[in-house]
Amino acid sequence: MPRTPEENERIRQATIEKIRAAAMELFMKQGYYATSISDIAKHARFSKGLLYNYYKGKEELLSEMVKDRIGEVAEVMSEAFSLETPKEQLTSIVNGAIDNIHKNPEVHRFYLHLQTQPEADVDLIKYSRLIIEENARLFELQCKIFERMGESEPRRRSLYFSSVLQGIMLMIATYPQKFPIEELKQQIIKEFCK
Amino acid sequence: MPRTPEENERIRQATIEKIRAAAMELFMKQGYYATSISDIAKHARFSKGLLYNYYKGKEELLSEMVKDRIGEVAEVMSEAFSLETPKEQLTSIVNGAIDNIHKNPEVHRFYLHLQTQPEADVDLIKYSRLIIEENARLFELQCKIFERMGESEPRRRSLYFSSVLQGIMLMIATYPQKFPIEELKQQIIKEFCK
Amino acid sequence: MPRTPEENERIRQATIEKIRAAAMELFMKQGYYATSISDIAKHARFSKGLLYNYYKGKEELLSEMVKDRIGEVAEVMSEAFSLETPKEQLTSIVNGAIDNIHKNPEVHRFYLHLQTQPEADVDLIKYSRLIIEENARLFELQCKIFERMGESEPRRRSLYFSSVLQGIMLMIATYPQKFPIEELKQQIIKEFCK
Amino acid sequence: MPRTPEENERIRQATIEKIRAAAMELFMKQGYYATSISDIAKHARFSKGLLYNYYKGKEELLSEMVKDRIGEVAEVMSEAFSLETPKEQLTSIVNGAIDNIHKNPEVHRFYLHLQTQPEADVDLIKYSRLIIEENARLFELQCKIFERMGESEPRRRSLYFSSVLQGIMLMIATYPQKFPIEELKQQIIKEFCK
DNA sequence: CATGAATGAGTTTTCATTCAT
DNA sequence: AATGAATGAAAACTCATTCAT
Repeated sequence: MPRTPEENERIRQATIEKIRAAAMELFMKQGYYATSISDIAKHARFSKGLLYNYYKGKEELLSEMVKDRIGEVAEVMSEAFSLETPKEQLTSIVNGAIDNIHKNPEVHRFYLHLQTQPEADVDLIKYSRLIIEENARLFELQCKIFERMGESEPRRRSLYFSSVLQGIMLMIATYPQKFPIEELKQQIIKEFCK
Repeated sequence: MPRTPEENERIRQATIEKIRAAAMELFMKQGYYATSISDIAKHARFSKGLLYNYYKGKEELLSEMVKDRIGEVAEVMSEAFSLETPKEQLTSIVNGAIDNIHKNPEVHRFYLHLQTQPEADVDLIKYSRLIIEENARLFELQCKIFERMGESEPRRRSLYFSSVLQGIMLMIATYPQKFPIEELKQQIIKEFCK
Repeated sequence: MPRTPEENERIRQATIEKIRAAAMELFMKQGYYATSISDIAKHARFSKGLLYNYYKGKEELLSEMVKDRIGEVAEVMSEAFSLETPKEQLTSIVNGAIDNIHKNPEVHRFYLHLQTQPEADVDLIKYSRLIIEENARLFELQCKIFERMGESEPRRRSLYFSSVLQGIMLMIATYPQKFPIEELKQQIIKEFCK
Repeated sequence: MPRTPEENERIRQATIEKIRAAAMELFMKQGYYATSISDIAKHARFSKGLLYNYYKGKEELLSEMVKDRIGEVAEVMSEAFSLETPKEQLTSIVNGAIDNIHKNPEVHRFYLHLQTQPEADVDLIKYSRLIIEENARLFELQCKIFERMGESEPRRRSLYFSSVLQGIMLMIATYPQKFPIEELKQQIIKEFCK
């Protein structure tokens, strides 16, 4: 007696999830190129062939990861935008970004790695571009916050703000040492919300 | 008539240099994994076999690049340290760093890419570590500048300074748009040299 | 209420037929190797597993096709043999063969393809052999017709007749152009029934 | 000391020839699909990788074979056309074709197999088409012979001639039995050169 | 009886490295 | 010192077949 379609769908989803989780874990741990399909299959204890029932190949796995990531980042931003004052919004962005990095530095590191992909790597540059474009989109939104704060040059201010935030995120994600997280957050918030 | 030993050595050095230049160019353009030994050999018009007379393999080429890079960065720092006042020193660091990025964003991008290498890529992580360690060493020197400036918390100030500088460098190296380079430099210098 | 055994048997037969029809269609369209079990299952809208309830595997599907084909060809011959005079018999063979090709050239093309299978394709050569042996058997019968016609060398005449007929069938099945079917039939009949 | 370019070229040509010969032998013996790159490499005692130094892949090997074949067939025709009278020309075609088949029936069998490739096998149909188109081209030339012989319907006569010849070739290439080669040749020649 | 998720052996292909010349 | 033909291990991917449900 065959499984019901619902049962099958449940199994499919569970498998997809298992594959994706294994791929994400290994891509983040070892990088895209250093991770083989065999590695992923072995790590999640399924056969190589099964992966191809659900994904066109290795690259599609990365593509899915990037799409998800873009969703997550947008989420953080839209949460911030649901708040009232520009000050609250900036505070939320800073806290959201830095807390995330602090909890999972290797995730941010991975996407930074992807974002800095050389321009001529034809396979991967599209994902770098996706991330960069999404960041550019979010930057435009961020400018609005500085407008509402009455900055005389909101784009410039927003750019400097992004640089500072990205810089701190880079440091946390890259250097193994402890960072005075809370103080850094306070400092940025103080500087840009005066 | 056989060549003199000096002549021979000169030829050797020229060949080594040619190989290294080709490798650097392609690693930067396409990335380490996406560049094959064949690509390098074809690009510099020598035989694949020759490469192995001078380098142990693909990885040693990267290793040499990283060593060189570390030297270059140290150079910028020691130039800064040859100046008198801490203010001049900081100004020199900011100008040196940002002008470099501005001139060759893809170089910085490449080393950022390397620096964000996932931890478990056994082949490449050592180079990421080398870069990070060198940066940490330079950071210690930088702290001295802030001490001399009479900062109450020189390490913290130095950390924030590094973050801002790294953030701007990341943005310039990653985003295709034009940045107001001079103004950003002025802004950092003003903020950290008051 | 369980189905009656007869009902069950009817359903079984219908399923077997559906599978075979789908396999035949795809084998003829794409060839044996270029057709996957998945293709067949998708095309006939049943599950891959079901196929294995009725057939041992992909090869048995081909085997069934070939058996059927041999039956069909024998049918044409025995129809011819039910006629009175050798002249009528030959005419019937020519008309039957050429009309068949003309109606479904791709069917003949497929079996020609199978018949010309290289000798050392261990999977498929047996089907090539089956077809060839059947043709040889029919050839023997055909010789009788030429004996009855009073040919001095009936085997030789029969061989030449077969060659001409096979040649025309090959041309019709292989070349896309229009052929003067009726005239060709007349010509053969005239030539061999004088 | 490196090999001279001439020496290298010699080695390359020898290797290419070795690969091609092995591929041809196995394609003919086992068929294209049933022959793997591994088979070819093992059979000619070189490494799998080497094949890719000289050919883009399996399909290019087939493509080369087909090109060569087309050249060979054209050769037979142009030899015939170098003769004086249409009668000599036809005789030459018949003798050339049948002697070739007789010497290497499996070669003709292989190309017949390719020529009868199902239309929807996207990988191989192009080679089938190449052969068919070449045959059509040669057919046009052949019509000229029948024109010169003063046939009232030269195309029709040429078509019938081709059918008979193709039929005999098919029989010889497909059936294991002995054929009265010389007599068949005489018979065709007599029939079409009266 | 029927399903389709899962398997794994087999395929094509790539590429860092070796080595005879 | 220099060449590039050759290797072979490892990669991505395919698909006939099995089996739990």
